[in-house]
Amino acid sequence: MPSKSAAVTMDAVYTKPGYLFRRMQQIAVAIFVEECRAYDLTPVQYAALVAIRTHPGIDATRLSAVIAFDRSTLGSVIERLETKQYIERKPAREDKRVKLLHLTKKGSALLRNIVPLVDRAQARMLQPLKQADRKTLLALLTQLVDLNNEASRVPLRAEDALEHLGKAN
Amino acid sequence: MPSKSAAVTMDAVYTKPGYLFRRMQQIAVAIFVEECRAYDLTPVQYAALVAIRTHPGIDATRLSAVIAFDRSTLGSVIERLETKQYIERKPAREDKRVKLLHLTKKGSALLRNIVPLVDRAQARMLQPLKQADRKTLLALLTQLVDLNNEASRVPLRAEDALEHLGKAN
DNA sequence: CAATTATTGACAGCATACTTACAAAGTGGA
DNA sequence: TCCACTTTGTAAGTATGCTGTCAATAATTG
Repeated sequence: MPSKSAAVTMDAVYTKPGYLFRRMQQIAVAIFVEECRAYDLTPVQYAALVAIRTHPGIDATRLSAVIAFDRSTLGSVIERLETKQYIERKPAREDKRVKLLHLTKKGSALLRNIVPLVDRAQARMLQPLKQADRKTLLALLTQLVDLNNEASRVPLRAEDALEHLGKAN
Repeated sequence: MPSKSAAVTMDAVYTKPGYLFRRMQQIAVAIFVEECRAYDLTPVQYAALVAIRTHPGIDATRLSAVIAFDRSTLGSVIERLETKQYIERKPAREDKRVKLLHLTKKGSALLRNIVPLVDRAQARMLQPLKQADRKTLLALLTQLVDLNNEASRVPLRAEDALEHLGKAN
């Protein structure tokens, strides 16, 4: 006889990777914000600052490739970081379209101060698991994110960051 | 001697769980939307529809607990689902504040049609991993999300859904 | 060299995801 | 009963994360 109760549970949601990834992202952001509440900085803003520190003088388009972050949204992120005076935007000499990004002293100092807090947040995210399981999860996630890179609308292009070296400031 | 190059790589971002969760969420949404592009439905809207099908006559506050979704945001999600005529909102008799949620015929039909597409999307997210690794990842994620439940701003309260049965319509 | 094409940053619009605040309505205790 | 407290939905405000479009500027190519 046919099953009449296929629809009575939430398993079609709870047991699926899509739901678990959304949930884990929610949790990760909450932990990050809580640990860093002394500073007014979001996870995305943190990633942007680290990328600009790593690649001083990078432009917005290349930055978006380096942190796998949509170009449109990145505009407002940069704007907020500039308003808070953590970064500076300077027009490039050889290309009138691009604006080069640099950390300010205030931005550098913030980054130095916040790194230990971010590390604590990152540790807390995996805390509930046993040590061996943390390593396993991290390894599988790293693998999966890498293998699925092209599936996202904004694939990570870490090597793009090197291109800007020619148009140095 | 002190290391001078602590800051030259992006490892402070790429190897951390926070970044990997954000990235995986990005990828998961992209795959979901691509598979379901024949229907105008987002992952969150899908979860809401499944929850309403599972708990007909649930109210918005309890729905938010059942899909671990912020109450404020849920308001606009419900509004969009209502506009598309997938759900109906009826005032409750005994409590003039609450509005009870039900699937429409159109909503039920949509859900039936879209489930296979969602299943394909869910499968694609883990596709790049070997079968054994998929199971391991899913198990660890399920564990971690559960153990970290209270860390999120909107913890999952699946059992809340049962409370509305008293105020049935 | 001129016409086409590509790139860059900006903007508008939609959809999460959170915050605080608020009014209306319900609940409980003195 | 009256008053404090809570609950419910809603709204305003901020921040991602995506879709488009657009003008200015570069790069390419016929």
